[in-house]
Amino acid sequence: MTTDPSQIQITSVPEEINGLRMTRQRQEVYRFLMGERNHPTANEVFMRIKEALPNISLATVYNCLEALVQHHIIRQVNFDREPSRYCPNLEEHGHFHDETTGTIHDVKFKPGINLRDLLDIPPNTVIKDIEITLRGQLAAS
Amino acid sequence: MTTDPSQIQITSVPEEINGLRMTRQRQEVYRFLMGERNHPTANEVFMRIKEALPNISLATVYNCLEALVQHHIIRQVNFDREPSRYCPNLEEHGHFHDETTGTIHDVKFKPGINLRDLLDIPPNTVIKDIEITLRGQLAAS
DNA sequence: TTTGGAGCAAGAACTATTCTAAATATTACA
DNA sequence: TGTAATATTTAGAATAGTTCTTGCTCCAAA
Repeated sequence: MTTDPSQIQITSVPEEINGLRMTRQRQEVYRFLMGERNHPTANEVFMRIKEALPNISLATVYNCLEALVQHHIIRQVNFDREPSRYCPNLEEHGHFHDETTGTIHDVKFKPGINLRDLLDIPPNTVIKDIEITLRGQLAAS
Repeated sequence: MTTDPSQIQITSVPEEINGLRMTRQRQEVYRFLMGERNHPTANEVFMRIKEALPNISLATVYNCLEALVQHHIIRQVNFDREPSRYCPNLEEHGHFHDETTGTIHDVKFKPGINLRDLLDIPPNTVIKDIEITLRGQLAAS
């Protein structure tokens, strides 16, 4: 990457998050995801980021997303075999996939609910991740 | 497909389930899944079924699995971007993916639990499917 | 300034799955 | 029963999201 003066960092993203060095590319990916709450795909991130970093490659977007996921900065969300989507909401929550619009919405648990208590899991089992996905149609408002 | 006398149907699978005509191939796929509780992938089904139907093709296995899923005879289970797995258990349940062995286990809900009641979903929303997947390590017994 | 490692870009490769076209099997019905 | 219409199967090609490879660039430490 050649240094382009027009691409000096402007907004304040920390140099490092959870031990991950925030390079220019990772910053852009992260910043875009934080603004966008639509659970974009890697390709959608790529298209959008290109406006700021015209030379970025799709592979780099995948690399950035993977790095961010592995450092628990964002979450990867999968619906069936559709392209992975990415989500900056780290709270434990589920995802509702609206079949009519194709949009994805976060689903919170009702207060005081701990999913682990409701499942019949053998004792001492280590649960590293729980994923809840719903599919259906949002009511017309 | 030529009729092979050695392959006359022996076990009792109905001619039709949920309106789906049970062809020889579908029978084999279904029968294998019912016996196997290990959530096999399409390819695993294919390899195993070939013993009984040497001429079956992978595409047919996919066709059969899709038909069975669409007629609510089996369920398709996805873990992240791994190959889809198939499950003959139609009860509402989740899946636990044991990272150490790679095996998948059904997870029941504790009695009286209705997932829908625990999630913060807008009223009148039609939920067609709920999927719960856990990832972690089973306790050493 | 040199060196080593991390990160990036471009495109090739991979792989689960779907599609296509032709062959075969089954059903409907004259 | 015979024949047309429909459904299913097969084999292989195609697709698409993702990962891998290679060479280059950047940055930090010595």
